[in-house]
Amino acid sequence: MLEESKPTDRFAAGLTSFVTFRLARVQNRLNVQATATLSAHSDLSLTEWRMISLINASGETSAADLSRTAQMDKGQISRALKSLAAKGYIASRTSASDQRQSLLRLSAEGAAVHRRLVAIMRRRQERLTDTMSDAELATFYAALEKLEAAAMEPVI
Amino acid sequence: MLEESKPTDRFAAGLTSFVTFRLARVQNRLNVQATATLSAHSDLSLTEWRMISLINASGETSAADLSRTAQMDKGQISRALKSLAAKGYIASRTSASDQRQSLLRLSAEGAAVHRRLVAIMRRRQERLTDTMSDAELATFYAALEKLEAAAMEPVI
DNA sequence: ACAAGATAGTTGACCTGTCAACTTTCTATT
DNA sequence: AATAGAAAGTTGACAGGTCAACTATCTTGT
Repeated sequence: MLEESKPTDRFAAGLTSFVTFRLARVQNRLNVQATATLSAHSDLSLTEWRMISLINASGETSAADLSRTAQMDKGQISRALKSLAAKGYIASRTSASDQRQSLLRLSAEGAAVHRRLVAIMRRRQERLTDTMSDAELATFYAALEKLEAAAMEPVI
Repeated sequence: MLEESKPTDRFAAGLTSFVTFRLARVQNRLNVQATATLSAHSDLSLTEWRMISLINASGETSAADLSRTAQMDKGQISRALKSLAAKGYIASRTSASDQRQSLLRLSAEGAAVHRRLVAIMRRRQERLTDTMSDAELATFYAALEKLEAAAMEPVI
């Protein structure tokens, strides 16, 4: 478990200049918070929740699509989907046009879990962003976009 | 290994509204890039590199401080430091004022590795941010700050 | 001065993420 | 049509992260 950070982060300034440090730090904190929230209200792990959200958003999709969209390892996704199927939250059928891929959708239970959780997670989301103005948020998203694009390029 | 993302991220829009999704995605990409860069130029893992950077920035510090500053698990840090000590990159002495804590600093070799890598990592950093204006970057940092503060609060 | 609790750091057990190999199916090229 | 290469998904092996327990030391309150 992470410990609370004290106001005296003496050398936080030293890494301020490194975006990636900052991001990783925030990310760690957000994960702790999200995981705690999820396990308090469901039997889902963070990746499972993400998969459910993505499947819900797309209607019907494939594991490879999830991998690209979430930028997550396909092995990891394969296992998360297996677990979700075991819990009865998703159903799948083989694509007619491509025998390799199976199309995933939420089951009735999956949709119910999503409905229940999305309210909580949206509230969390609002808490996270309600100190930011719309303009600020827009800039933030734009910056993330740029960062991501740059992160795709290998460093020489 | 993550796969390249195609321009057709059909339902990326569906998760656009979730900051944490976006962050996780960018974060994953950045980690892949950073890890590749590090292993191409050194024998350091990402956490080891972070520890070295933080120790370098602080002069002399303790494991607990590193844990708070980086918001990382103290077990993880303990192991990373052990590995760095084995590689000869850090040295430590027991604090005079507190027998529990040991104060860490870079060895000559550690400092050399840091010097060598920091140039490369700074270049990467510039690449990541050079499409952003100063104002944009400032807003981005401010937003991260706010996010982090909000992430410390438990969700009810 | 002393007990109760907090903090530093380590470790074992466990869980999750990562990588690579593999099968199956599809696509493109000839 | 045959074949080479790419893509979907699964799996095993491993690395890395996480959690909780533990010892040792320090701090606080009485």
